[in-house]
Amino acid sequence: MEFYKIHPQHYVSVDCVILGYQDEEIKLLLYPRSFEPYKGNWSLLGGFVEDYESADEAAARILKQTTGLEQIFLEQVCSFSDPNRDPEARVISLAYYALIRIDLHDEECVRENGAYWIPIRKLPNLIFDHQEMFEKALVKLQQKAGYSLVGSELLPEMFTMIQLRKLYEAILQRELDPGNFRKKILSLGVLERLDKKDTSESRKGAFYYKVKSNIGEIDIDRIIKF
Amino acid sequence: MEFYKIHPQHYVSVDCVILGYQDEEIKLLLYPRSFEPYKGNWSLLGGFVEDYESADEAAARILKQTTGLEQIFLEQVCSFSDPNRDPEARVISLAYYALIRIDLHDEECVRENGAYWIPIRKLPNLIFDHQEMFEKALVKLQQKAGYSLVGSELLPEMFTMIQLRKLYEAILQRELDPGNFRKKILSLGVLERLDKKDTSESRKGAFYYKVKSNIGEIDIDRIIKF
DNA sequence: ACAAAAGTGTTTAGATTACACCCATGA
DNA sequence: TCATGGGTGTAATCTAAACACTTTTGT
Repeated sequence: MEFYKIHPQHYVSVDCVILGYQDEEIKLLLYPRSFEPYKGNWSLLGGFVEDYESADEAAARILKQTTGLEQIFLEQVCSFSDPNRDPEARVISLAYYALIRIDLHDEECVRENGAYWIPIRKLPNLIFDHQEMFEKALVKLQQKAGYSLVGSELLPEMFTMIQLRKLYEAILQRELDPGNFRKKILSLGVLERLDKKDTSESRKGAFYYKVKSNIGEIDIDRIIKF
Repeated sequence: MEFYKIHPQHYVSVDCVILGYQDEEIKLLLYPRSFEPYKGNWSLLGGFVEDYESADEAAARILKQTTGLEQIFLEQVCSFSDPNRDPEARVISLAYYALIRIDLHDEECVRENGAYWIPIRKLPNLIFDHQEMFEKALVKLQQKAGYSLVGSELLPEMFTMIQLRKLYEAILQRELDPGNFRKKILSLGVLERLDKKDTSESRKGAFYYKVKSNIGEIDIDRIIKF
């Protein structure tokens, strides 16, 4: 213990890049910071790591508090530890990113926190290094989408191939060939076509798919070259 | 400041997975821990993050102290924050991994720290979660090797195609086809063939190559499928 | 000349891309 | 029947993988 005591301790926080998909856009949950410094400026949802919890648990707690959701995809982005990143105090922050289904989240929670879903194409300035946290998280999401099907995290249980493609286009920020996308995804064998059709977009209607339930962690080589 | 004060502070440490390449093997720098708890058990090289430095700077400082090297490839792996990971105190650790040229490192430094280069195929038990840190770092190295040429970080300035392939085989832990590897690497256009040959391994001799100096961060799609 | 390592070429299989075309259906 | 998205097929191109073959050179 002697050896430890000569070293300083630091506040450790967790900041969550909470991403959802709505209206063919990826959106980020932000709120106007409620305390100084930079009170009122846009901020990621965050909080401090307490004594009794790991950072992963802290991130899950914050996600629960702000969206009402549990057991959500949540992964570390990286740490941010510039001694001057927060002018008020030395705070080392661990960035996380979460993928949530906006259709499932608790709007009440979000309203209480004064938070808003903001399309990532029109982000305002963020406090501290939160912009960089978002950018790094987006790259992680793009990589994840390239190697696994992010459909189930961001879309409802049932979705059409077109909806899935639009999601991928929003994530990768480029257009994908409809025919090739369909073939590639179906060749993975992880989707099950349902009998139902979505007739809201066309006369013919588009079949709904869902992720096969017996699929654990499938071993996908690469879905999309990016 | 009021808002901050109600939260706890924690020790924050940095643990470095320092990797090098020697005798056709990837080796990890380890030392027998010099203080309690677990004094004498094998540990990564680490230290505490001080008030005046970022975690990146702390990692670079530790790397300098233990290998004598500066301006080395050094990247975050992820954070480890289980409240009980260190039985002595609550310590949140940020794992880093570094790639160094064993031929350049300061053996004096290493000896002073009682550290040893240990082939990753024969690692002993490590303290705390250091085994997991190593495993995550190795995956990161494998990914990095798949998308960029790790030759210059781990090999001397000049190397033969065979040496580069052996390095990749050690990293990916599988054999690669000599002909295909050569063609793939050369097609990237980042290597320059020198006039010199390495004649120690054969009559014919193998040309030395070096990384072209005018190459910044080249945009490589994927070198090796893995 | 030949052994042994270095380096090149060839063939095949599979993936990616671009894009043309067919299908189903309600108005 | 026709306009409109939904869905399928195909040819051209590129890449990966396996492996046979040629080159070089000291002995």
